Amino acid sequence: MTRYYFVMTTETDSRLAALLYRLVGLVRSREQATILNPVQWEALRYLHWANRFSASPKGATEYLGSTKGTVSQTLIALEKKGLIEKRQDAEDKRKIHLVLTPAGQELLTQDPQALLEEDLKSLPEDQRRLMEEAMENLLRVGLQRSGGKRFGFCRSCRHFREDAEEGAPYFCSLLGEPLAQMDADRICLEHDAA
Amino acid sequence: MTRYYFVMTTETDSRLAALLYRLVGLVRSREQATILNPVQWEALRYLHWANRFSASPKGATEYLGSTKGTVSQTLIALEKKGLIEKRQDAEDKRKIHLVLTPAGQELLTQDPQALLEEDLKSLPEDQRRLMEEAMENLLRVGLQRSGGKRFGFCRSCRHFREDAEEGAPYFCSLLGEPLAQMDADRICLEHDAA
DNA sequence: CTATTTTAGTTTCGAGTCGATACTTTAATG
DNA sequence: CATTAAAGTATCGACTCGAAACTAAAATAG
Repeated sequence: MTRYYFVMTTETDSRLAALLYRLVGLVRSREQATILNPVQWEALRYLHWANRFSASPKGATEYLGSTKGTVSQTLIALEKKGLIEKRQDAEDKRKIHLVLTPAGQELLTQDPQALLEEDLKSLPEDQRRLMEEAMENLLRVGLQRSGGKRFGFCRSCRHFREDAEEGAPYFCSLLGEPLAQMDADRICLEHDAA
Repeated sequence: MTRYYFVMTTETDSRLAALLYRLVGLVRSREQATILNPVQWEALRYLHWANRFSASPKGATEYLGSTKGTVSQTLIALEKKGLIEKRQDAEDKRKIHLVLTPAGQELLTQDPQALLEEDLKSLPEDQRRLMEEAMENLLRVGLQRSGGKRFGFCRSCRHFREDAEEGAPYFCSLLGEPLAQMDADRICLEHDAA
């Protein structure tokens, strides 16, 4: 199947929104050509980036901005493909921990989004900074409008403590749990900007 | 349903691709909350922008980067909703012309993408120019990689002629057809950059 | 001028998304 | 201890998606 894409010419007034749309659409179509669809890719990426309090159906649901029923199905699909595993929480039996299998980890090395990431990295440093800043602001505004909430890295949370317990380098004052190095540099559901 | 979104912090290395993804995802989720899904919105937008040689199932298929079977279904859905109409071409009976109904035109005034467009317009002029340029280049690179083709406005095509026939202001030297003012400022399937 | 091929579009298939709703199990709260 | 909340699953109907088979009409080739 040949794919065609529309690129607006600069001679008309700004069609930047459409341009963004098509750029993402390009990645999505690349994703569609793999064994995962775009939503499944997003879920797999999230699970990779989420810390142990967040790699759950609930966390994925909130991240994906979808409903728990839909996400439950997506996770079943990923499980059937042998990319993730479900483990019941020992303390709270309602909770499920989602972990990537070696196959899941392996698949992420062929993430179609990485190609866009590469292209973006080829932009001049100052240009990229500018865009990043603009994008963050736009996302902030957009999120406010739709009542969304920001996720963030554990390390930048106001509940993040450096006071080391024996064995663990960090500590979460909200959940009262010790934090491994790994958790600190990953996305947390409970993130509250410092 | 509450929606949550993840915003990467600038303290890590550039996650610009993810940022773009989430920004577009925000619009998509707004679209999902309407009577049309994201693909149907894209199709409706295309039909609005396409000139009379391009507002067809074939044109939509190429624009959407999908397969004709899928697009056929999407168009049936739009037709059932009373937003578009199908008209058989008088000369070539294989061809179908797709036209927006008044209801379709009306719905476009509530396009969720317009909100992003508005936000983008609030950016400083030079910043927007920069981004537009960067996005176009990225799209060009991406399209080359996936063997895609660029669409464009009729007016900027190398087959566009100003020599007026009686009645029509412009002319297409490829199709040998007179062009109305309306056609000239719309997207053409056959577009070939001058 | 007819036979073959190409083009435009539809139909059908199975897997999966999507929101909505109903449901189960387990934990928290009154 | 009863009620309520939370985490997940199951199921519904409309729809997307690629693939493949199909129809009808136009273009092309011998």
